[in-house]
Amino acid sequence: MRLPKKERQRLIKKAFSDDPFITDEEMAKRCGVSIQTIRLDRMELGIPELRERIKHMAENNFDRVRSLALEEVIGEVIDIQLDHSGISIFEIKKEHVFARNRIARGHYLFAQANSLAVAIVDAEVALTASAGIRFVRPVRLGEKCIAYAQVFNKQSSRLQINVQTKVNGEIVFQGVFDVYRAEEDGWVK
Amino acid sequence: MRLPKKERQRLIKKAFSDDPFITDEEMAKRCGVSIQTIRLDRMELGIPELRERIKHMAENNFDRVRSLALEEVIGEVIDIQLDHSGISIFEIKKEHVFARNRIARGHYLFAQANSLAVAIVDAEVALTASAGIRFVRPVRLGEKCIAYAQVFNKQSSRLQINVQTKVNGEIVFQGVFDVYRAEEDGWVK
DNA sequence: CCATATATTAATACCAAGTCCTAAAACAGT
DNA sequence: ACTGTTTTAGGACTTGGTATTAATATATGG
Repeated sequence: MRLPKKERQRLIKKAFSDDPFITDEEMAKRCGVSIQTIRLDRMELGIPELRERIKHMAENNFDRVRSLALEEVIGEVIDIQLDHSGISIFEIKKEHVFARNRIARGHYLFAQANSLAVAIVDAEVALTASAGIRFVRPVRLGEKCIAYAQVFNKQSSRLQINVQTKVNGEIVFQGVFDVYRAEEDGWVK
Repeated sequence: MRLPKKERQRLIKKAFSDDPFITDEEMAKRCGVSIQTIRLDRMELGIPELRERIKHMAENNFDRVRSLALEEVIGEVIDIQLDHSGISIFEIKKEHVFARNRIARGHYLFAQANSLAVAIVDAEVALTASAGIRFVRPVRLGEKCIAYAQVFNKQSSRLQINVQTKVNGEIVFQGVFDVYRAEEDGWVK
């Protein structure tokens, strides 16, 4: 027994967690111990076999990639009256917060509001020209943000949209977006 | 022969590409054809076996997750003078543009500027209170955005930062961010 | 020092989801 | 009817395991 069981298991746990692609055989060599010992350790530590580990990774990221690819809009738009108003919901997940204090990064709230504002505009393509925004209070991990957008000034190709985002009825973000309809492939109309 | 070979292979290709977790057996059932036929098709189409598909997915995303986790900041900060100024670079990739016209979504430009503004502040945690921004001209797929941030008003816990983003020297985005230093776990200082 | 744990290794049977190879059917076109 | 493509079928072998049983080390308490 080179190193005590506990020590070895700590090592194994770490090794598998920062490289899940190691086979038991390889791990056995690394620890200078038989394959069976590694298997036993995995059992005790509740670490699944190679294929399962890989599969889980792939599955997790598959969803991630999916939702990212689908994410033409950040937040789920649940209601739209074109050129008039709209509502979207966005839940703050781990990937949206500062690891430090679990407060949402501002740009996600902005992205939700911006996406909604752009979605409301009845045009092939809409772009934001400018915006004024306020982060009223920090939003925390797990909170559900509901953004309400309302057009309050409508010209032929330019819309002004007010967006308020609330968590449990409490305003957390407020912004005014100046959005314009754009041509198929380019610049201002 | 239910459907012609070509047709079936088209189907198989699509099926595997939008759900890589299907076994040959399952696919065989779906196509009403034997397992061997599916294997032959896979050979011809150059589609690897289930485990390899899954492994590749996991491997690809392994790196991606890593770099994403590191992405505390959107865009690469290349220079920082705390409480004074900073520069970051951000290249517009496929995932940042509207599929339609390859113009960058506004919130990525915002995110770059916001991240930079927050990074400049010399504090455990900094949060954005408000911002006024202008998207001066649309930014296209492949363009390199260089954001220059400059603090122009500094109070004890509140900083005003001007951010200008340029592509080839041309201004594409401009914003003023009002950022404050926050306590470890929470609300305003 | 011996008995009893605990830890480690070995050995075997079995599984999933394949590969690789050979060979027999099925069917189509001419 | 003959040839060529397509489809099936079957068996041997591979990886990276699980599950189980049994033997052997090593340690620990009395």
